[in-house]
Amino acid sequence: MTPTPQERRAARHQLAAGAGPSTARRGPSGGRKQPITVEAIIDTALGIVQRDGYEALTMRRLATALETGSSSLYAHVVNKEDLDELLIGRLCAGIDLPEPDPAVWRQQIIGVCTQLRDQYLRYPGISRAAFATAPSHLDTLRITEGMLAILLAGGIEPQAAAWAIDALTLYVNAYSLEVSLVNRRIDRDDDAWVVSRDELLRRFAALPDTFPHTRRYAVELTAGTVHDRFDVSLGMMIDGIARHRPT
Amino acid sequence: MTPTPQERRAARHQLAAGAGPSTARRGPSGGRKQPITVEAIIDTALGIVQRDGYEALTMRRLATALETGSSSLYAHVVNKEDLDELLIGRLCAGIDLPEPDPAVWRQQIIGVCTQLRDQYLRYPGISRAAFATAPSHLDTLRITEGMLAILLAGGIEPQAAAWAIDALTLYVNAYSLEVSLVNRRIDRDDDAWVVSRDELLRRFAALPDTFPHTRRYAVELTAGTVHDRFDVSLGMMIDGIARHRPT
DNA sequence: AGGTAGACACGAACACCGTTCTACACTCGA
DNA sequence: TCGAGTGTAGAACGGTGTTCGTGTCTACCT
Repeated sequence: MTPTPQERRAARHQLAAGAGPSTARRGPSGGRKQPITVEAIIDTALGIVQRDGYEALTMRRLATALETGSSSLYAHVVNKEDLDELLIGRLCAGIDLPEPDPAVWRQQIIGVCTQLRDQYLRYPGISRAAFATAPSHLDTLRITEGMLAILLAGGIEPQAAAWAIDALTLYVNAYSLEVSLVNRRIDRDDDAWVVSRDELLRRFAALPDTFPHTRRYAVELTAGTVHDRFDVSLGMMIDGIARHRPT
Repeated sequence: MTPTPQERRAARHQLAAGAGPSTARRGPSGGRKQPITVEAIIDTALGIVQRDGYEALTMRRLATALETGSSSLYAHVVNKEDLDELLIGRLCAGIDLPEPDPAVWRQQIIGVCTQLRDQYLRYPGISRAAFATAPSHLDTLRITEGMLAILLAGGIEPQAAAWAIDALTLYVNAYSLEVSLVNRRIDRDDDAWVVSRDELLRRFAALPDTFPHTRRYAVELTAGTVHDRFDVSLGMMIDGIARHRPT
């Protein structure tokens, strides 16, 4: 009995009694050499997102790329939200989780966050889907498990570690989304809004007297490369986490 | 000469030579007592978002609520993205910025972030629009200015303060978006996915052996009320920021 | 071999979306 | 009064996610 998309989704969230192993595929393949499968859908969808961004991923666009009709996709995925979840699951599966080492726990946690960031940035805008992923999804729980192991190895207390994972994950999602949106604006050649550092400095200098600090510290407020922001902010967060380590 | 929506937008980003003061309104009002204005559009849009969430805000829905046609909105706003920006601007304008006091800078920065969070949560899902707001928008720059003043008063160095504002703002946006999405799922009566703490504990307990830490610390991972997460995470971040204060 | 149930793919249709375009009506100043 | 500028309206454009009914294929059983 082939599991339906709904059953597969339930299994990902451990709701499953019922989603037995996939049996061999049955049913017509629409005349193409390779029939449509969930894996093909995910691969193709990620290709579209990588090239044209998350907003360009529509069921019709995906179906066209697979040389089928959009309604055929619903034999394999529950709906678009389910597709989002499958995509995020795939990205999470690509994260390498290190063997925790107390001597370098900071580097290790930064490494996992950086990998996650890079996965999201490779697929511009996709981190929007990560916000909506439920906490019971096994692939994202694997990341939670890996981060927890690192933090515990680093001597962080379990409760502090739990909060830390929450905050770090939200930060990575947010950062990735913002960078993707900025890059999308740049791609659109929307000159009025692409604000280079020089231009931003000029605008900050031109602010009225109600903005004394912003004018004075415009250089600091606009400093650094994009990934400086990430590195420093993550470091700050981890400093705050480390503060609660027992000595 | 009445400024066009494009001109008004440019003025918000200090791009404006050109957007002179609004002259008196001219043109027909479609037979209604109150003609359509940008303020009315913003008020009505926020009402829709407050009641039905950000996703429910469509140009057609908004036009219907204003008893007009959707194309009429484009006399007042550039496009939907412009509307988003106007809405975020309105929410930012509602934030009270305290007079900075070195003795209580922590409480003050937490207070601003909490207000911002509460504004976003009052309008479920709207923080998604905040991610897309360009850094030159005067209303959001006012918040930056206020936060900067507080951090400087608290002895944080300018560069560290700048990074801190960036990270805190991203965190608040992300937190608000996630909470909104969870609440939306609850409202949809999507029982399979609304995962109470008890249910999540059950699922964590049922995880396979590859999740030893998650199983062991399921209680910690699921602890606290929603706003505990916010408070603790913010505290952690501020601890990390404070670490760079000169003694 | 024939029949049947289940699985997969298809196209039309539904109910919506953001936006542009053209036409018309109103307002105000000369 | 006239004309330019402004605001509103409806149709249409090009799109979105999804459902529904139908047809075809596949594997299994008799």
